[in-house]
Amino acid sequence: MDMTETFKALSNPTRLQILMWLKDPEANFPEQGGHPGVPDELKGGVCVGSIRDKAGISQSTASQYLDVLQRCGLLLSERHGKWTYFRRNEEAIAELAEFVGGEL
Amino acid sequence: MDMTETFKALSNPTRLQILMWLKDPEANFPEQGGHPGVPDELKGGVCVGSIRDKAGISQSTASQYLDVLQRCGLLLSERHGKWTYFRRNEEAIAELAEFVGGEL
DNA sequence: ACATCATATCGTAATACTGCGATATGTCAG
DNA sequence: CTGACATATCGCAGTATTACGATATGATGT
Repeated sequence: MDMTETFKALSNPTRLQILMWLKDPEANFPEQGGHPGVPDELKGGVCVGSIRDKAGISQSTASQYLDVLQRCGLLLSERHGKWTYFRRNEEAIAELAEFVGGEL
Repeated sequence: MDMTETFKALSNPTRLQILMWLKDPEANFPEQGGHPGVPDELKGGVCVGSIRDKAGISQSTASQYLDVLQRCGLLLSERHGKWTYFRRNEEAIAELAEFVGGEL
């Protein structure tokens, strides 16, 4: 895990906000869940469009931001049908917390 | 404390390294302490020149990097005579750790 | 196959960061 | 006051980031 890349990803206010919104997807993205045939294991995952709407950014920017957060490991993505669901990678976030709380 | 600014400061490998070196100043900057008339309360503070040498960067870059780390609160500085001594702001670092370990 | 919807990727102009040398400011010794 | 030293600030060229619209890819339903 490249800490420098991770900090860079978090240095953008919108990306930081997205990561925090994803702590409580059901509260922050209530419209999520209306997708046809979404299996239970994707509960907690949020699609790009919902994040785009909530953050008030363009579709391409939303996709790019989510990619940045995924590349550094903070988010996990899974495509299901037309949608790509993003959710927090709690392991990576815990690793980051350990680093900041210990080695830093 | 602006977390976004703090993460940006840490997104540079050299700045991150400097902050970690300052965890153990006596081990990482053994030449520090040869300054005339340095009072005890500055023990643990390291001057710009020492950091410049250790990091292998120019004097202006060292000064600028330390300024970035100080502006976001991660470092504290104190001028004494010709030298400016920088040391970690453990309170701010603890606050950051709490944020990453809790709110993030 | 085709139209539609969701997302990804490309190309871009504006803006910010990087790291340096040159120069200015501040401090001490003589 | 002057010279030497430590640090701060300025100006700059190279590079990266930002955020977008346009376009491409991929999936679904008819």
